[in-house]
Amino acid sequence: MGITKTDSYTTQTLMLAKLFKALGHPARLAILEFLAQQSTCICGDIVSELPLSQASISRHLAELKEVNLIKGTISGTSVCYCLNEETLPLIHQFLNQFNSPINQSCC
Amino acid sequence: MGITKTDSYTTQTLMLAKLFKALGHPARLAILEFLAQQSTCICGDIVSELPLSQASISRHLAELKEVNLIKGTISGTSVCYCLNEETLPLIHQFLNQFNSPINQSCC
DNA sequence: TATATTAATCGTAATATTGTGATATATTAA
DNA sequence: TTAATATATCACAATATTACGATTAATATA
Repeated sequence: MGITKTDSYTTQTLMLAKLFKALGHPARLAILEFLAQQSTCICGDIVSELPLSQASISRHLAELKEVNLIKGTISGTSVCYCLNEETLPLIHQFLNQFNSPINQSCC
Repeated sequence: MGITKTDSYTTQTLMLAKLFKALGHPARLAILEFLAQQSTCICGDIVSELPLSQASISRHLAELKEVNLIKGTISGTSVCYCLNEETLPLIHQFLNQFNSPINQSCC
């Protein structure tokens, strides 16, 4: 149905799924990697880095902002984007539960 | 269009995007968390853990298998599932590029 | 004020994803 | 062989996502 039964999952699981979903598109990963490479914010011009239209980039940026992976600050007619350092650690936290040695003895 | 322009990204980026996409659904996260909690493989019966039909669970398991997040071994009429420990480190690797202190001075 | 510049939003079309019942397939047990 | 059990796959409907041209909104500049 393209619809997800959200009722039956914990808030934590739903939040993480949203975060991973936002990371689950190459354009958005490319945007993040580009931002990580820069030493400062990027005021606009992410459009010229990727083979997508301005409208498409804007939508991808909005999705990244919605899950707090990036921050955007208005500066004149343009917007400065940079990584939100607070969000990626949530993924580390999630991954930690899989580090238990228990899971080695399997199959 | 629901279609993604895959031509313009690196193999690495496309692979990671697929991996994150597979993680971007609460049911699939719940399956992984369930597998992580067990000390051994789960032979079937993941269906009874989640509020989804057998057909839906089977599809989710197939998606997790396709990106090597889990392994499935046939055992009689059922299938034993367990985590594939080799895949999650790829995410750690991806996250490392965001740990540079450069990005602290921003916005 | 008029015009350019930048980014967000709208409308639309194409494709993808999700979920399920029904069915198919494979293995085990009687 | 036949029936039972477990899982995968099919077919379908509903919803979501992606992409883009066109438009809008906001600010800066001449």
